[in-house]
Order: sequence, then structure tokens, then C-alpha cells
Amino acid sequence: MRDAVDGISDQWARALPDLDVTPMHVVGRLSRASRLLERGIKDHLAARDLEPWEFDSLLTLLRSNPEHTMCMKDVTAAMLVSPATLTNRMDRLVERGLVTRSQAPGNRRMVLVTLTDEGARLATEIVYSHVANERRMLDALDPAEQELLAGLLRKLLHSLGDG
Amino acid sequence: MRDAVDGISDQWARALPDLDVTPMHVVGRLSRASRLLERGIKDHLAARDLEPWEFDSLLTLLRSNPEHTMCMKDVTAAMLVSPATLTNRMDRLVERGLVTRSQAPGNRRMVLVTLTDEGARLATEIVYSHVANERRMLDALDPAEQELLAGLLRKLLHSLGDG
DNA sequence: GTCGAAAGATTCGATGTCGAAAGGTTGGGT
DNA sequence: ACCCAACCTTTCGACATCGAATCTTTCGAC
Repeated sequence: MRDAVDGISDQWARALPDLDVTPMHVVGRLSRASRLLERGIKDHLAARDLEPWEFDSLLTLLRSNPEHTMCMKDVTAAMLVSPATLTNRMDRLVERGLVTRSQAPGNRRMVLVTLTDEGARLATEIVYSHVANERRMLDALDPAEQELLAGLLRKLLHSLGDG
Repeated sequence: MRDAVDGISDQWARALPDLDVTPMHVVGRLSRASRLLERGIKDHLAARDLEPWEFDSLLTLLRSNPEHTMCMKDVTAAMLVSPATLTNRMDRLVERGLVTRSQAPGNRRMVLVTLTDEGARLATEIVYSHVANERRMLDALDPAEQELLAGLLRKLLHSLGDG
């Protein structure tokens, strides 16, 4: 069973025989798998009129705490995006009525964002089918393989500073 | 040894106890690992005044065949980007003198792109340190673990249609 | 108290990406 | 011969993202 990266590896063996491309076997596949999964998620959400970034935002707040409230800085860290991007995203979620902005009591530098009732309802409603969609995309791996894969990735992530 | 996804998993257990988030253990980590690796690659290339998309383009042509020539369609498939994006990318690589455009003999629908001597020289010069950088980022996993990880990802990619 | 540095969010400008539409080319069916 | 559907690339418009600069607020040093 060969995949696209096997083909790329063969090409390198012909083009630069002295280049050891072993690291690409992992990095290349991680990159491609991530993009293909992202595409599958996007397609699933499109049927519900949601962009991936909108859904990510809602889920981040939904799981944060019972009040569904976070400050901008913490959201940027959780979502791995720049502050500028987050300001823009929250602007549009506020416009759609899924999120509200407010001042943090005791520290006027911070801005708090909170899910509205509709935002929480929408996120809760969709997260189940979203996870089901992810499960379907991982079907090729049995539970033991998925656990093994998750464990290896955890080790890698830890070394990359994602703790 | 816990990572960020373990923390997210805990949050879900508190927020929606009846939601089985097992698929996120894999999908979430794949997504985060891919983004962190991409960041490391970007930083490494920035020191050489190259953007990741420029480097990807050069490598795709370098390994393609001894003539370093491909048609646009094949490049889009290899790089997983839209045709519109590729036209834009090749425009700028031609401007930088790293790539040339030409008509395919016998089929005027196709446009061929070819590495210039400087493009091939630049790509060949940088690919070695690039792979070394990837190897360094994977250091936390020993060779057997890397092979195991690559094998699991291959199986997943194959089922996602990346053959 | 006051000043200066650091923290946090926003604005601004530039850029990269995509989807849809358009333009030219090819080949098959009749 | 001709047409039409499929193919390949490019153009166009919309939009998301980021880095750098800006603005306000906070906190510590003195």
C-alpha cells in the first residue's frame, strides 16, 4: 500500500541519490494528512453554513468554562492565530450574534468574549456530527492504531513546545 | 507527559461529558503538529530569503525529472493548491528568474514550467539544510518511532484518497 | 507621585488564497 | 466539416491572514 509520499520519495532517490529524505516521510505525510482532514471538515461544515474558523471559535469558547467566556489573549493562544486575526474574527461573530464583547472587570486592558445563547446552542448542536465526521475519516485505523498514532504525536508535540 | 490536546480533552469532559472526543486525539494533534512544523520550516527558510511556497515550488520541479519541467496541471496536483494560486506563484517565480514558462509541443492547452539554472542551483543548495532542519525537529522520536508514525500516516492518507 | 516600560487589543497595509467565470484548445461524434 | 463537451490556464473579485505600528492601560522603580 503506497501513498503520494512514497512516490515523492522515489523521485528524490532518482534526482538526488545522496539525499536522505527520511524526515520527509513523517513531515510530508503530516502536512498532507492535515490538509486533507481540513478539507473534509470544511465540507462537512459547509452544509451547516459555517466556516472552519467560525466553528473553531465557538468550540473554543464552549469548552472553556461554564460561562463560555475568555479574554482575547487566551483565545489567540488556544487557536494559534495572531491577535489581528482574532480581532477580525470576533468582529464578525459579534455581527452574526454568536458572541458578545465586554470589558474585563478590574483590568480595562482586557476584552472578554462570551458565547451568546444562540452561539452556545449552535456549537452544541453541531459538535456531535462534527466529531462523528472526524471518526468516519479515521475509519481506516482501528482503535489501537489511533491510540498509537495519538501517542506518537503527543510525544512530538511536546518536543515542539506544545505543552 | 501531557500536551495541549490533553488539556482540551479534559475541558470537553467537563463541558460535554457525553461527547466521545477520541477522534480529536488524532485530528487535533495532526493539525497542531502540522502547523508547528510549518512554522519551523518557515523560520528556517526566512534566513535564506525564501517563502515556503517558493521553496515547495522549486523542490517539486527539481525532483520531477532531469529536465525539471512539468505542466501546470501536474504541479497543482503535486502541491495541493488551486490552479489560480499556481498561476500567481509561477508569475512571481518567473519574475525572480527561478522558473521559465513555455508552450508544450503538440498541445497548446498546456503551459510548461521549467527551473532555470539558478532555480535548480538554489533549490539544490538549500534542500540539504532543509532536510537537516526537519530531522532536528523530529529528534524527539527515535528512528523506529518515526517509521511507525510514517506507516500509520500512510495508511490514513491512503484511505483519504492520497494515492 | 511620576515616569517609563510592558501588556493587551486594535488598526492599517500588504499579501496569499480560493471559487467562479472566461478564454482558448482539443478531440470525438455525427 | 462541424459542433459541442471536456480540458487547461488565466483573470477577476472577495476575503482571511499576518506583521508592524498605534493606542490605552497597568505596574514597578525611584
